[in-house]
Amino acid sequence: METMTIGKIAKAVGVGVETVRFYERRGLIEEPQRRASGYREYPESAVARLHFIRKAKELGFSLKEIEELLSLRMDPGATCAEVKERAEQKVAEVEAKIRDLQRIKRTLGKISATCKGSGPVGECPIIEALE
Amino acid sequence: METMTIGKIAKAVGVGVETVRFYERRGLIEEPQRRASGYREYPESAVARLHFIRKAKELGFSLKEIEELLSLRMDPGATCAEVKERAEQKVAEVEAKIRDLQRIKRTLGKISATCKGSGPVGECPIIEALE
DNA sequence: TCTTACTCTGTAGTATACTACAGAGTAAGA
DNA sequence: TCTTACTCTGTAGTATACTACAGAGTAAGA
Repeated sequence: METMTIGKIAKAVGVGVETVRFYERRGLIEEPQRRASGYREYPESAVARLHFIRKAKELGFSLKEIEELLSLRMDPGATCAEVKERAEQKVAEVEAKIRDLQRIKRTLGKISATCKGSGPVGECPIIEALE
Repeated sequence: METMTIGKIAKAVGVGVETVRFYERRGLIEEPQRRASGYREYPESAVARLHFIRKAKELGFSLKEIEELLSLRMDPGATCAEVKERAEQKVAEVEAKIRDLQRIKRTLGKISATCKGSGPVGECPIIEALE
């Protein structure tokens, strides 16, 4: 059984030491065993847990949502369907965000195109469009 | 010269009274005249200013960026080209965000599709993909 | 043994954009 | 005149996800 200090595990996962402690406080990772000195001792499995959190974050899940995913994962009564539902819901959220941004892009692009890019700011059609 | 109290202008623009004061503290709107009682008295032009801020926010500009746009607008030496540059830069940022989200959507969609949606969570391919 | 890097707790700060509240005074219509 | 809605300042809180720091003790290699 290899165990790791907080610095080792943080490095292995690519996060800061403070972030690991922060996740512990948030309840995203379990409190590890301690040495007599009070130093945290992480088992290998903690690396997977932290990777899980990071991956899920990359995919747009908030820490709160990750907490829920983790408790689903731990719940023996939970089903695959519940997890799939979360994933699909998140896909829908991401799609909605994309649509929002595309609308913004179109509007801003149009406004920007009305400006020929010369002359004083007093006559700038972009500024005018914002008023 | 019609003047308005803070409540009137907030309502006209569709923001909270606190938000107007907040924008004033942030320097986004000028400090208005005061009555003898200390009440703020806004000229009509302040409505346009607040609309400008709201519109720009809708288009994805941060308050800091709006501050810059506003000072460009006020600067007699500023040119249309400078404003256009900000707008185009913002379009580029929005595009980058869209690409990010599309990547997330693809990945998450693929992961989600591997799960047939039945069975216990212990064998869920979504959970496995996150580890 | 000594030095350096590491770890501990607890608290506070960062960024963004507000939002809420206490305790006070003011405006305006009935 | 009275009542109600409004406004004032100053300060603190919200949400998210960390990040930093002080002041102390500990681990491990030279």
